[in-house]
Amino acid sequence: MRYFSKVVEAGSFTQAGKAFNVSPSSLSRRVADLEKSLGATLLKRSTRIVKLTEVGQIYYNDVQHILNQIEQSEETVRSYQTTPMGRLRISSMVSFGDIVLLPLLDEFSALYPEIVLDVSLSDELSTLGRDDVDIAIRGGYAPNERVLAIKLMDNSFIPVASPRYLETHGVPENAMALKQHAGLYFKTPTGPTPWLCNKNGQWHDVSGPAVAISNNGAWLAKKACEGEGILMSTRWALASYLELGQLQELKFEHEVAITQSSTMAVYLLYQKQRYFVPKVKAAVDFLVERLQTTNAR
Amino acid sequence: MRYFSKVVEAGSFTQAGKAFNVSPSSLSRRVADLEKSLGATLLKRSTRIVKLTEVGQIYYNDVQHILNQIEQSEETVRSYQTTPMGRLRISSMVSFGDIVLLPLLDEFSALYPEIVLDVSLSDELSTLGRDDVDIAIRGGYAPNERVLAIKLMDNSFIPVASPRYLETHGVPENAMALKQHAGLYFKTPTGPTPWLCNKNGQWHDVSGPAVAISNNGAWLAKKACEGEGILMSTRWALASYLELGQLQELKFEHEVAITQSSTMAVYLLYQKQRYFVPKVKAAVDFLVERLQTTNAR
DNA sequence: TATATTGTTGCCTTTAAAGCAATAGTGATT
DNA sequence: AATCACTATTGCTTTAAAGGCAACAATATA
Repeated sequence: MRYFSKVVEAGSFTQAGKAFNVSPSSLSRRVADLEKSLGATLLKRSTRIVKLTEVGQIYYNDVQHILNQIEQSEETVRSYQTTPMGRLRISSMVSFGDIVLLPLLDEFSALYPEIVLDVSLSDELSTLGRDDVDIAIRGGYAPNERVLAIKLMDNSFIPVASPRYLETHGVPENAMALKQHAGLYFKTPTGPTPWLCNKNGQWHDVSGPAVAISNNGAWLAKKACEGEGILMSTRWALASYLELGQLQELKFEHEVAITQSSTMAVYLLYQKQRYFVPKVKAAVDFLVERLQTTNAR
Repeated sequence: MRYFSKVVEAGSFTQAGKAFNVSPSSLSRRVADLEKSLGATLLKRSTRIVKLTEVGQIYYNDVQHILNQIEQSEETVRSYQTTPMGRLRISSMVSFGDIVLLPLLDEFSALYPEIVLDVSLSDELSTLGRDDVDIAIRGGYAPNERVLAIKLMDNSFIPVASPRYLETHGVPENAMALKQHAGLYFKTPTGPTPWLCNKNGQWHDVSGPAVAISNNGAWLAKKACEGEGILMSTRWALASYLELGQLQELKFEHEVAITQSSTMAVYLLYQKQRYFVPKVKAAVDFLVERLQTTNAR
């Protein structure tokens, strides 16, 4: 079809041949083949002039359009490979999504209007691993050959309480004293998180009596603000309350945590090879820049 | 492109290979070549499943369209200056199809016995725009470079009622009085059609209380004949009832309509280039002659 | 865990496309 | 009117692309 089209435009097999760096004989044969397969004569040839027949004219118009479409389609695919666009599927922990991610993504959308965001908030980690997500944000990472994990920020839990609570019930002198205090417990997919204390290499459960247990951080934080008990949650989840003074951090001589493994962190996960897809690269770079520099290391 | 398309549809290189009587290895190579030339991965392969990537999906849609165009173009050339024959796909609005088109097509079939009619009646316009139809009949048209629209007949709605109804409830003196009358409402895909009246450039809703609402014109007409209320429908849909005197038109000083846009008409649509295909030309010419001369301008 | 199916890859064969030289036809020039 | 210059075509050869086969690796199902 390209050959035919060029022959028509050049009005000559020889000229068209030059455009393709192909011998006229080959062009002649290809066009003849095309005519044979269509069962119609497209070109009226004389040794001196080549012009379209009636059907040829009709066919030429069609071909013109078709070639255009093909080129346009190829262009679309190519630009797709270079310009960040398309659907970007992000999966994140619920609390992190609500507090940190979603506000950031508004800015991201403004930067890359051609990217359609598809955000799933879930604390289940099953969503990754399959190919149904481009980027995942999780606390801790499943070590996998093909998956790259970037530490975004610290994810260790800190104990907090409202000034009112501390006034009423007293500030716990040390970690062990937590046992005597009302507890607001955060529940992960693996169950509620106890209060643990590392004292001289030994771990002790210092959980106090439970007032409430939930996987909804905001609700627990509200309860903590209202002085219902002591809460352990992540620094980033509590940041706004700490700033306003609604809650204050409790500091102890001995480390307090909710798990014995010390490397608690929020990780950004994506498939190594997918980093070359523009939309993924754009998102990874954006998130790393905004989250890693400001809050973490 | 054909290979790629088939692989997508079959969801398997092996299956697609069978369709072409070609080994899977060859298909695999061709598709790989295509991907290389586009510089993009079109298919996500695992030994067990083959599915489109995001770019792949976009490209597949384009390819689909392109292959269609090529096929149509070949058909145009091959059938050039032959007798009208083959499958002719017509899409029409339901009511128009029932009342006007289908009766006419019997005659058409007698004229061109070698044409196999494939008629789809639907009020959705989604069927158009695609290349899966040779001729479409719609009320109104989307202006398009390649699509030609011929006005077949007027499509404005007129109010009618049975003599008995008018006897019992009185003939409405003016358009405003319609509000007091029982209404039989025709429902289009965009919703029920209210009664509107243009009075000194102002549009007023003069809909009366609804007795029945339906997208089935015949059923509403029957109800109207039985004196259940006033019906607004197109002149061509009501023609037989008006002739028999079962229904009579209500005329008012001020224009009554079902939409504020005045250019209501039935259009015959077809792709400009396809007029060269004998079967299409035959049908367009036939329909225009039979419909445009008798009822319209 | 074993099995069957599928996509890919290396190697070879087949088929299509390209190149070359010769031929025949045609419009312009003399 | 005859010649000339140029062009499309055709037979033959070369080259490149596509296809087939067997072996292999991967994966979902039993």
